[in-house]
Amino acid sequence: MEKYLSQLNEAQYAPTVQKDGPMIIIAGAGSGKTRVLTYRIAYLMNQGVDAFNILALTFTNKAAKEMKGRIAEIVGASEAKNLWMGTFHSVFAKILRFEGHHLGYPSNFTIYDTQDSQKLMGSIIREMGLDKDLYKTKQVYSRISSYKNSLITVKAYFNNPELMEADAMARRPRMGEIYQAYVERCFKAGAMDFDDLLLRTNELLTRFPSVLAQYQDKFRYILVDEYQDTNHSQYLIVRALADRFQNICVVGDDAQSIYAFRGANISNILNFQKDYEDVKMYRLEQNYRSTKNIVGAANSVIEHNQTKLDKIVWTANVEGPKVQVHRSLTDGDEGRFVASAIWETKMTDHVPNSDFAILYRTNSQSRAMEEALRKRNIPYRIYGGLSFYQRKEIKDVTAYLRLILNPSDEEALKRVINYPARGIGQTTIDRLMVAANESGKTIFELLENIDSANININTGTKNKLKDFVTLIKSYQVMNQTANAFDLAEYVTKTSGLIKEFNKDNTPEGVTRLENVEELLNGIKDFVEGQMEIADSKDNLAEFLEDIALATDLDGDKGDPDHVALMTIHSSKGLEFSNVFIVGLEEDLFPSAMSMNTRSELEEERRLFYVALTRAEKKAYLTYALSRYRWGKLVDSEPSRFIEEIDDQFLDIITPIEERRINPMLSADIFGDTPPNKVRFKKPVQPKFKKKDKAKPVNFEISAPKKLKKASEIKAPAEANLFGGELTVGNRVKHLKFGRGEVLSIEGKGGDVKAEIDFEFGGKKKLLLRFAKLELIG
DNA sequence: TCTATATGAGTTTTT
DNA sequence: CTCATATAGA
Repeated sequence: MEKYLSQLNEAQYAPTVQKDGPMIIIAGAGSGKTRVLTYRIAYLMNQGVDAFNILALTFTNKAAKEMKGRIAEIVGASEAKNLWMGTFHSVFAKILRFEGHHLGYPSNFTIYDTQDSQKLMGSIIREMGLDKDLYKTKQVYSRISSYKNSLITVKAYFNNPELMEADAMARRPRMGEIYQAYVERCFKAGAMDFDDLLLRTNELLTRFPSVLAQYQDKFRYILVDEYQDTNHSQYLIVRALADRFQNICVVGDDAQSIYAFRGANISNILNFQKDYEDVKMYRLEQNYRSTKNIVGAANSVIEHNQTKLDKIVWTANVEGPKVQVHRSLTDGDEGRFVASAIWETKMTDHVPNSDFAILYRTNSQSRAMEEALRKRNIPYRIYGGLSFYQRKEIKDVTAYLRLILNPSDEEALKRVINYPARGIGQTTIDRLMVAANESGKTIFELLENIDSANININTGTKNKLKDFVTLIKSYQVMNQTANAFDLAEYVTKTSGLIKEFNKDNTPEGVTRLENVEELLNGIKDFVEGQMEIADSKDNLAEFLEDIALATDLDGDKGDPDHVALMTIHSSKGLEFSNVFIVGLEEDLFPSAMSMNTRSELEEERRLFYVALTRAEKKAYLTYALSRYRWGKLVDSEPSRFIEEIDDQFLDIITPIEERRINPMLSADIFGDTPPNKVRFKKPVQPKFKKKDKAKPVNFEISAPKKLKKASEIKAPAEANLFGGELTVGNRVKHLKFGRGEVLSIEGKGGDVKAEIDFEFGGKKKLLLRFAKLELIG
C-alpha cells in the first residue's frame, strides 16, 4: 500500500498526499503528473474515500483510457470501475441521461455529432434563403459552438450588441437567427450537440439546486487533468460541483494548452488561485522522461512565446543524441526516410515497434507514412483519424437505430428516409420540413398522419411515406422485446441496407460490408456485457451514446507491437522512446490557418512543444521540399520552428539528395520512388484503420472483434451475488447506477432478478447471474 | 419528381 | 483526392 508512494519524489509526494482542500499542480512536460494524479486517487481510496465519491475528468478519450489503465494497476480493476472517470462529455452525457427530463429532454436524447450539427445548420441556412457562400456552414458552426462554450445563450446573444455588431461586420447579420433556429430545432429533435452536453449540464446545475446538491454530495473529491484546456463551460461545471467540499485538484501546464480552437481558456488555470480559498500550489519541474537534448530543444522553442508562466523544466537524465533534422524531397521521401530510420534502429538497438511514434499536424499526412511502413513490413496502427463510427455505412445503420429510439431525430430521419432509395425525393423532404417548422410538429409526427396533414404531396409519394413509417414502427415494436443486436441485424437486413452495400463489388464496397459486420459484432459484445439488465430496452440507447462520444474503435486486437501514428493533438499525455515529427513546413506546421494572430501562432508553438516532449530518447524532425496536395506537387519551405531551436541541440543532416537537387529531375531518377505510382492508388483495405495493414496475413475477419468496453465488462468473472445472499432492503453498489436499495427479488435458480432502486438511473431489474453487485453496509 | 452524372470547392487540431 | 452540391436526363 505504501509501496507506490515510495516511487514518488519529494515534489510529487506532497500533492499526492494532500487529501483535502483545493490545490493546483503546475506540471511541466514529463514531470510525472499522470503519476501524481493516479497515485493521488489511490491514496484517497486508501484513506477511506469511497470510489463512488471521486470524479476524475480528462479531455480526450485517449487520456481517459490511459488514466483508467494506470489506476486499475494500482487499486485493482474492480475498485477502479467504481470511479467516475472519463471525458467531460461522456461523464455529463451520463448525468444528463438521468436528469435531462428536468430540462425537457427525453432520457433517450440523441447526441448530434459535428456532421449532424453542420447538416442541420446547412439546411437552416438554406431554408432562410441566405447566401451559402457568405454563411458557410463550417464557420457558422464554429461561431455558434464558441457562443455555447462561453455560455452565451440565444437570449444573451441578442442582449449583447457587441457580438451582434461583430457578426454584422463579418457580413453575417443574421447569425443570431440561425443560432436561435438551430437551438430550437435541436431541442425539438430531442438532440444535444457536443456543446450542449456541457451547456445543458450548466443549465441543470444552475436551475435545479437540488440536483446540484445531489451531485455535489456525490462528487466529494474532484480531479481535473489538463486543466489548461478547460473552456468556460467546463470551468463553471467544475466550480459548481466543487463548491461544497472544495476538494478540487487540478493539474495542468500552460505550455501545453493546445485546444484554444475549441474554446479552451488559459486564464482558467492562471486564475485558479482566485477561485478558491487557501489554494495550495505545487510545481513539478523535473522532467523524468526525456534526455537533456530533448528538454533543451523544447525549452528553447517555447521561449519564443510571450504568454507563459515562469517555469523551468529541467532534467537529470543523460544528454542523449541530438535532435535530428532531416530534409526530404517529397512527402513520399519523407515517409521512406522515417520507415528506414525505424528499420535501422530496430536492427541496431533491437527495440520493439512500439518504441516508435510518428506524429503529424493533420490526419491526411498519415497516408505517406502508412505506405512507406507497409513497404518495409513494419506493423503500425493509426490512432484517431476518421472515426469508425463516422463512416458513411456505419452512420447509415446507426441512423436507423437512432430513429427507432427517438423518432424526433430529424437528422437521422433525413439520412435514411430515402436511403436505400424509396422514391422519396428532396422536394418532398423540403415540403415536410417547411410544414414541420410551421406546425411545430416533428417530421415523424407529420408522417404518422400524412393523410390529414395539409401538405402538397401526391398520393404515390404519400404511400411511400406511409410504408416508411410502417417500417420504422415495426422496428420500434421489435425494440420492445428484442435486444439491440437482434434488432440491428434485423434492421440492416430488412431496410435494404445490406442489399444496397452488396451492389457494390469494388474493394471499398466489400470493406463497407465488413465494417457493418464489425459494427454488429460490436453491438453483440455490448449486449452481452449488458446482460445483467433484465429489461434490455435500454441497451440500444446506451450503445448509441457510447459510440456518439467514442472516436476510436480501440480494442487490443492485432499485434500490440506496432508503430503508433497519430496527430500531435491526440499524442498529448503519451510518451515514446523515439518520436518522428513529420511535415515541419510553413503553412502545414504552423498551419496556414493559424498564422493570423500571435496567439494562434503561439498555440501552434505549444503544439510543437508537446510533440517534442513526447520523446524519451531520440526525436527526429523532418520536412519535405515539396508535398502532394490535392494530387498536385506543391513547394514548401521548412518550418520556422526548426530555426527557433537552439543549434546546440540539433544535428542537421544534409541528405545526399541535397547535392542532386535539380528542378529538371523528377524523384524517379533517384530510383527510390516505386515504379508504379502506388501513392495514387487506394490501398486495398484503406478503411480498416484499426488493423495492422503491414500484415495483411493477419486479416482476421472471422475472429470476433470486441469493443474494448464490452470485453472489459465481461472479462473479470467476479463473484456475483445470488438470491440467497440478497434480501429485500439490502443496500448494494453497482458500477454504473451507483448505490441502491433492493426492492424485491423474484425468480429462481439462474434467473433470479432483483428490482433495485438506484440513485442514478432509478428502478432497474437486474439478473443477479450477471449483475456485479456489491453489498454495502 | 427522382436519379445519375458532372462540376466545383475545400483540408487543422477533438468532443 | 474526396466530399457536397448543381444540372441534365428519365
